[in-house]
Parts: sequence; structure tokens; C-alpha cells
Amino acid sequence: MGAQPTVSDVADIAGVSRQTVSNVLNAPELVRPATRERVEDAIRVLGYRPHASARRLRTQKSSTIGIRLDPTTQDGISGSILDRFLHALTERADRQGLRVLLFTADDPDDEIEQFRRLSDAADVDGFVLTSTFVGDPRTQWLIDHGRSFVTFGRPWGIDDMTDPQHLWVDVDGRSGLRDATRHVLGLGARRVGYLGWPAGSGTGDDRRLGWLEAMREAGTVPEAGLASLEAASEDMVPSGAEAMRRLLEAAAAGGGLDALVCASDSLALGALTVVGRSIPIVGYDNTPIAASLGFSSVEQPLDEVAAGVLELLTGAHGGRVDTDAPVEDPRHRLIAPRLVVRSGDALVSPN
Amino acid sequence: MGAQPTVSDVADIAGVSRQTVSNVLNAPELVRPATRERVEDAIRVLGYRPHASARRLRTQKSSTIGIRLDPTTQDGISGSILDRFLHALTERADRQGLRVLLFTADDPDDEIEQFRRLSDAADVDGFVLTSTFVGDPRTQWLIDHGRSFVTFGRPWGIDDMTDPQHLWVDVDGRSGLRDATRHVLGLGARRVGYLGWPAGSGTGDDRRLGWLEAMREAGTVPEAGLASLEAASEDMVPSGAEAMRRLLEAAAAGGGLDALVCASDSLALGALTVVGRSIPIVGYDNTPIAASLGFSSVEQPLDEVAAGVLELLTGAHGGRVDTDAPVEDPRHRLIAPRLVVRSGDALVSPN
DNA sequence: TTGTAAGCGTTATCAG
DNA sequence: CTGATAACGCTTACAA
Repeated sequence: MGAQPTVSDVADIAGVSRQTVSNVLNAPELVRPATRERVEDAIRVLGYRPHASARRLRTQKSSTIGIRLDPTTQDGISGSILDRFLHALTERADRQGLRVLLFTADDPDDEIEQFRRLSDAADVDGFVLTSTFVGDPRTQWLIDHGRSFVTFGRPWGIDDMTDPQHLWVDVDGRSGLRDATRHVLGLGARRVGYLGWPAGSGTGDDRRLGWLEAMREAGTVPEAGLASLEAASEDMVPSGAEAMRRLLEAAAAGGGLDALVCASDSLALGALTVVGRSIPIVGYDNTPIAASLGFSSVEQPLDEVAAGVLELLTGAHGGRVDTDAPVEDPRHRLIAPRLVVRSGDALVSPN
Repeated sequence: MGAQPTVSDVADIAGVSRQTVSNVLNAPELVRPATRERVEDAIRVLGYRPHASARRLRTQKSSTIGIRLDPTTQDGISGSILDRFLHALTERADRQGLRVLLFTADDPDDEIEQFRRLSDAADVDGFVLTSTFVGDPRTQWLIDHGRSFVTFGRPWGIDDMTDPQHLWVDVDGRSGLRDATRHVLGLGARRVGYLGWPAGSGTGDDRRLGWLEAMREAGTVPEAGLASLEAASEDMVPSGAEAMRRLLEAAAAGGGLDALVCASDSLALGALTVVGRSIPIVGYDNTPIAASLGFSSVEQPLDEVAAGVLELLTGAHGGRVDTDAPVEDPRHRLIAPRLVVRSGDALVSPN
């Protein structure tokens, strides 16, 4: 290892003052080209790299964003979502000279305690929140304490779209399910079922709406018949399978099911274990499972989400809403997902 | 937000010098109880928290470990492994006052460049490496440049177990597969097949050995017959399915297959799509898929791995091998995995 | 046991 | 355009 060189070392070699070295790094236009080049040479020769902590102390910015790593839910298939998002976020953050710091928390209150710790210690400049839910106490705390943050996920309050209190990026699940439903309708299906989550989850209700809209638009099933085409279950494969069986029974009276769209790949897999490949099934999240088993799925463009999050965090608003950013500056990004269509050959079916 | 209080503020309130405040924090035993209490009160009242960057600058330690977030392989099922490991690592690191900083890299060379960046800038004190492979250039670079690091995964060189150059933690996949094989043998199976990866992958060869040992030990199949009981494929569901078909053909001559153990859950799922639940199948990694579909799988105790990694990184060796730590201090941890047995009811099979 | 003084490596301010 | 001086908030000799 050996001691890292400092600005002084560079200054000595280049025959300038420490200050000039700093200028070359932070305000190159202030320094005469000849001098600049000399300094840059010295930097290269010494392999000098600014000491991050020193810089952070001096500038009073950590250039670091904190993100909580969810407790990995053992049962959901979609754990890799956060993983992919994290990757995209880290990569993009890096390009802007931002670091990503991880933390964990047992529950929302604990998470708030971590917010306090990390920001009081000036360890991070802002936070990225995931998996927001209705009445989320975390965002309120962050707002009350003037912390910078952006959520991946809408606040799911009354005023979502216009809420000026809160910067967010989200994927338009409703349009995703609308597309999925239209897709199978386009394949000739008339009676398209929906396997979703219990009402009240924001995300889930929104996705369901997409299915509903597409079905109403198509008019292949009378309004009164739609209720028998949907079932709900928590986001796990076995309970999804169970819900699928209920759904089949309910739908049988009206003429069965031609196709199925789901709120998640977990549910889609659950359904798959029940009906095999007898009807088209569309999942959500485009997890490796969907790719492996070859069923279509709605993909969240996580790279775009990450880009949006960083824009909001570092842009005019600086991750805060009480700034003097022009009011017309958008405070959120609603990103359209993309349906990944797969041939869906009978990979899982009986031999 | 407002300005955070500093040691000076605390000192003023408590009526002591800055120094005493620092002592209360870093060497409480040096300060008289009465004074200490007064200072602690002041700290509480002000909500004081030491400025992390200032401390890091002064102490010349970042108290941060860097870990690369792998590019999420779209096809493997086991992406969540890193995810769970990361969670365990972050949680444990936090308890020791360590932070976990993420970075990404496109390839090993790029990763080395990141090592250089992060350690030159004193952003991290050490690294945790995952997915090591034979002839990994990264570890060599880290050794050559005297950087602290621990790998999750053996170096897979000639001298693995005794290599004093390199601190590592790994899961004993061989014993995992031995257990898995013994388990199905215990269920009455005689001809247990093995679905693995192409030779040369270290991890894969090791796991295969576990199967081989258990089969030899059981003696239910003559040595010459073992070759027709194994097949290899890259770690993806469809190619696993294909390999399974080959395996079935090859095994048919000798009397078919009674059970199957696999190098991964991806392969297990591939096999499952071919033979359904007609024979017991054991996977590896205990991913959500195994839990969801109800097949047995070998679980890596990632929490123990994380603990081991941190011990090695912060313990006597300090993540480096050229220290004056007593030679008898263990330089690696080989952790036994745990077989998770599931009833394996016919979830995926025909309706 | 407590206080004083110095310095970690950087950048901001303000002369020249 | 360049260079001296001071400070960011903390800890660590050393002295009292």
C-alpha cells in the first residue's frame, strides 16, 4: 500500500501550490493550460487520488446515497427486482460520482432510526426508498426532517400524481396490465382472468385496474361477468395456485377461462402449476422464472427507474420539495413497462 | 436539518473541553463517571452524532467495505443468493460499525480498476469478493497491492486449503451433495443421478465429488455404471431440461433413475420440467423456487458466511496475510451447508 | 483525570 | 491566474 500521495506531494512535484492542484481538479478553467498540464502530469506520475473523506469533510457533502436492503422475503420470486434495481442505481450513481451505501432495518421505525443515524453522521446526502405503502411513516419523517429522498413507488395517497411533498418514480403497472390483457385478447382470448393481490395494496389495485380497463374496452365479457374472472391471493406460489383453483371454479359457470394475466410472476407460476400451459398466462416482473419457463411477463424498466431516481435526487429539486426549483419542474416520473412476449411452449407441462 | 452539533457544542454545554467529549466517546474508562454522565446528557440533549467523514479523515480508516454487485444474470434462478448474502453482510457489518459500499464492474479488469479507485481514495478499507474462479486475476492484484480482502469462495487453486496468501470463506458443497445423495439413498433410491455443470468450474467439480463419494460409499451402483448416471449443462433451466433428457436416455440401459441430485436449483427445475415429480429431486441453494415448488434443496448458511467474512476481515489478519497474526490463526472457514428436506408433493405435475 | 495544541487532506477566501 | 491562510470536525500526543 504505502502512503497515498496528497495534494502537497503533487504540488511539490509540479512546482505549484496546493491550491493550484485543487483548482486543476475542481475548476480547471481557472488555471492556465501550461500549468494545468504540468499538474496533470504530476498527478499521473504519482497516481494521486483525492482523499474522499477529506473532501467530504471540507465540502460538507457525502456524495453518497443510502438505500435499505429489504429483508429477503423467502417466498416471493421477485426478490431479484430489488437486485436489478440496485445494480442499475449503483452503476448510474457511479457515473455521477455518487456512491451507494447499504443499510438494513427490521421495520419502518428502525428504518427511521437508520435515516437519523446516517444523515446525522453525514454519511449520506439522501435516501432512496423502495416498497412504499399506504400511510408509509418513513416518508413523513423524511419530509418533516427535511431530508432528501426519492421513492421508487408512489406514495399511494389521495393526491399521488400531484402531491408536491414527495418526489417519486414509479412504473405504470396499470398500463402494464392493460398491455398484457390486450395482448392475450389479440391472441383471440375472450374471457381473460386476473389473478391479483387482496385489495388495498396500492400497487395491486393499480395493476388490477389495467386488466379491468382492457376488458371493458374489449367488451368480450359483460360487466357483470367480470367479477367471476378474478381472484386474489398473497404473493406466493402455493397460495397463487390455490386462488387459481377457485378462479377456475368461479369462471366455469360463465364459460371458463381463455387466458390469464397476473399481478406477479409468483402468481403466474402458481397458476401454471394448476393449469399447465393449457391457456396463455402473463406474469409481471419478468423474473428469471418467466424467462426460464417461457411465459410472457411485464418487465419493469429498472434502469430507467434508476435514472429517474437519480435525476430527482440530484436535479433541480435536490431530492427535496421545499427548494426554489421552478414549480413546473416535474416531481415524479411514471415509467411505462414493457411486455415481454414469449412463445410459451409447454415446458412445465406433463411429460 | 439545520447544522449538526459538533464536539465543541457538546463541550460547551457540558462545561468541559472538546477533548473530554472525545474521550467519553472513544475511551469512556478514562473519564470520571460524573463528568461522563454530564457529557452524555449533553450529547443526548443536542442529538449529537460524530461526523463520519471527519472521524475517518482523522483516524485514516474508512470503516467501510466494498463489494461488487454482480451483473444480474438474467437466466439463473440463484440471483437471490448474492442478495441474501449481501443482506447478512450488511446487517452484521453494521453491528460492528462497518458500512457496506456497493460498486459495479463490467469485467475483472474493470473491477480491478474499481479496487484501485476505491482504495486510493480511501473510500474503503477492504473488499469482499464473490464468485471467484480458477485463475482469478482479481485476488492476485489485491495480494500484490497489499489490499485487505476476503473472498466468499475458495481460490480453487492447487493449494486451496492451506494457501496462506488468501483469506476465504466457503460453503462445503461437496458435503452438501453428499448429504443430499445420502438423503435420497435413505429414501430407498439405489440409482441416484447427478445433474451438474461442465467440468472445470471448481465449485461444480467439488459438488459432483460429494455425489460420487456418497454413491461409492453406498455401493448401490457399480463404479463402471456411475458414468451413465450423470450429465452436465450450463446453469439454466432449459439447458438443464435438455441435459436431463440425455441423462434419462443414458441411464435407461442400466435400470433408469430412482432419484436426482443437482448442482443448482436451476438445474433441478429444468429436470422437474422433464420428469415432473416422478422421482425425488434435490436442488442446491434453496431458492424461493425450491420452497415454492416444494422440492428439497441444499441451503447455504449465508449468515454464517457473512460472519466468517467479517471475522477474517477485521480479525487478527485484518484481511491481509502478511500480518503478524499468529500463524495458527485460521485463514479460512469452510462452512457446512444444511439440507432442507421438503415433502415434494406434486405441485408442478399435470393437473 | 482533564485541557492544550496540532494535524488528518481538502477546498474557500482573499490577497498578490 | 497563482499562492498564502484558514477552516471543515475529529482524535491523539503531550502537558497540566
